Amino acid sequence: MPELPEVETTLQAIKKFKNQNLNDVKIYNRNLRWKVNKNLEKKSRNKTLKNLSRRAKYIIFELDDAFLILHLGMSGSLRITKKEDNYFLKHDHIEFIFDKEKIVYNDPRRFGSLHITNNLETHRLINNLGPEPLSRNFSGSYLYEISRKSNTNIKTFIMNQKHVVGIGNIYASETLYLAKINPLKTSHELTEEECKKITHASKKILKSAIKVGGTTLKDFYSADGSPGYFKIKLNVYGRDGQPCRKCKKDIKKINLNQRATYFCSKCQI
DNA sequence: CGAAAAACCTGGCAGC
DNA sequence: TGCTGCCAGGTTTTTC
Repeated sequence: MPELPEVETTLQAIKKFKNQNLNDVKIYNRNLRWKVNKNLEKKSRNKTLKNLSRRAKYIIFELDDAFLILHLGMSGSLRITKKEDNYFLKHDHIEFIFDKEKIVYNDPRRFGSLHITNNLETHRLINNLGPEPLSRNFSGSYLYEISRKSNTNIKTFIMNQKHVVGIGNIYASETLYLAKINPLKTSHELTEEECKKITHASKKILKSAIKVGGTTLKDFYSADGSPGYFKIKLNVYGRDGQPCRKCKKDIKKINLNQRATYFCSKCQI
């Protein structure tokens, strides 16, 4: 479920564990997107959590001599409970146990993943990722340059994590609405000016979503246990048949790359 | 080769 | 109520 803002919100909620001792990792179901390495517990047990960060939609735990790479997949979430709490919710798979509290990883669909590595930069999940959308590297000229030779539609293009990370299905539609670009337009058709609009729009939306704590959807809980009633105002996603907020024309829903795509056919050229 | 489709899973909901 | 089919925030793997 989580796109970049949701992952970022989750990260902020668990930042308080920085510099604490990771007493133990307990894994109750190793069958996630990939089978969790059988030595992971042994290698991460009783280490200092030196830092917590995010790269793309991955949450990175920096330990004394290794990195844990956690992805929440489509339906994963983290919650914080007291160390002595011994209840389980359905689909609780992993516990990261600290001195007084623990972080519990819950994921109904098990599309998420957990890896351990000594070298983060060269890890296969990390080494092919595009720039962070909120960094200066994700500029109009960059997008223009990489989009020249591609024949795919721009919506699919910006969801490709090799091109830019963190933009998922919701924010892809929302970004293109704000940029006034039709999602069906092929990427090489875009002018540099349009590329600039897209990068600006994506940054604007991601920032405001982070500000309010991520879009609230079915399975996402903020990790500090707050209910998550915050929500950014979505302009197109899930609004098919409803009037465009600008021109009142009905929002359309189509399928691109097997994903629901929403747009206003009048505002988005 | 790049692009499209299938695959990995479970749960919720609409429709019958 | 209960069954069936479809849909869901992601990303890799397989097929065309």
